Amino acid sequence: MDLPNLKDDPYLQVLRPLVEAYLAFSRIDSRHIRSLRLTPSQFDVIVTLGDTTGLTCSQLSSQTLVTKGTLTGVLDRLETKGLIKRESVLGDKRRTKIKLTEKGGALFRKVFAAHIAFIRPFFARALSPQEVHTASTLLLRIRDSFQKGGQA
Amino acid sequence: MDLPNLKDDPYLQVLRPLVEAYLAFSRIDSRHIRSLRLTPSQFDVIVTLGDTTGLTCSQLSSQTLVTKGTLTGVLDRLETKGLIKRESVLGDKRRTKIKLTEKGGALFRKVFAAHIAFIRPFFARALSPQEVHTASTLLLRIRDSFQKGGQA
DNA sequence: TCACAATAGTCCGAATTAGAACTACCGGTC
DNA sequence: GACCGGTAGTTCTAATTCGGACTATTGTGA
Repeated sequence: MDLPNLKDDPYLQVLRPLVEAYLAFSRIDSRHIRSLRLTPSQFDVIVTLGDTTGLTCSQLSSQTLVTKGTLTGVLDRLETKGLIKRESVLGDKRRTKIKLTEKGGALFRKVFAAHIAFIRPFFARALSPQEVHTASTLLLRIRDSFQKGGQA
Repeated sequence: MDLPNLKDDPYLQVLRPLVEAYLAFSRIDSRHIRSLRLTPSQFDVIVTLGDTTGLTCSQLSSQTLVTKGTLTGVLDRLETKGLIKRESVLGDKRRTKIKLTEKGGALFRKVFAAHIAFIRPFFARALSPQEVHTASTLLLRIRDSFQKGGQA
């Protein structure tokens, strides 16, 4: 990604704060996740599987930030760590059901709450509840604009 | 990164929009950059070098999203493409000055404006000028909160 | 019943990523 | 002048990334 030095265009002046806010968050977020002995993608998969009875690869890919091509390797490593298991799906040999193991479920319960508790104060001291609402509204509009662009 | 399903906590409810807005932008941004035959990190380095007389690796690393460890390889590949050159620094054998070549300068002038023109409309249709100001202010507050946390 | 389109998941190659360890070099202090 | 701490850039490892190609399987329509 780029961080061009934009001075004149008011619209583009939201670009740098968006990227900088996200990266500042991501840096802290990723560092904490790594301290839990997981990579961000592994964490993403585990918290997405938590509280479900299992998801297929397609569902996982669409509900996480891990694309199809990358997911196989992430699941391989989680399986090697004994945190997930792959189960065949009755009636459809194409599909695989991915589930957390006992060990994976225990890890999910342990790390999820810890991570939320870790992240929450950063937002709490940055914005008032009213500002949270305003920021969310504007960010969703930006998201929607780019998502429409993707379909174009 | 993670996208936990957070329902109760108003502060955390800005997390998902932030991540989703950034990723939606990044997806479009990266795709356009790739269509220019560059990777996002290569683009980042080229636009950072554009309009300078050269930067050291340390300066480049701090002004782009490419960390020190990764930068060497990115510069290697840009050098192989003939877009940058490494020059020694008089009086300090530790430092290297990275400069765009003629070819690199021509590419910079060509792709930078094209990319800005490509990205601008997405933001323009999402926010009014007043909303740009509001969004920027709130995003910078989020950034600052996480950056302080990093120093802690 | 068959052919074809679509889906699911894997594999692949090139590039990137983070962070630590490493070598070479410079600056400050004694 | 010697020594030590700090800086600059490189190397290394394991993991990830993207997007397309691939194989196997299922669904649809004629």
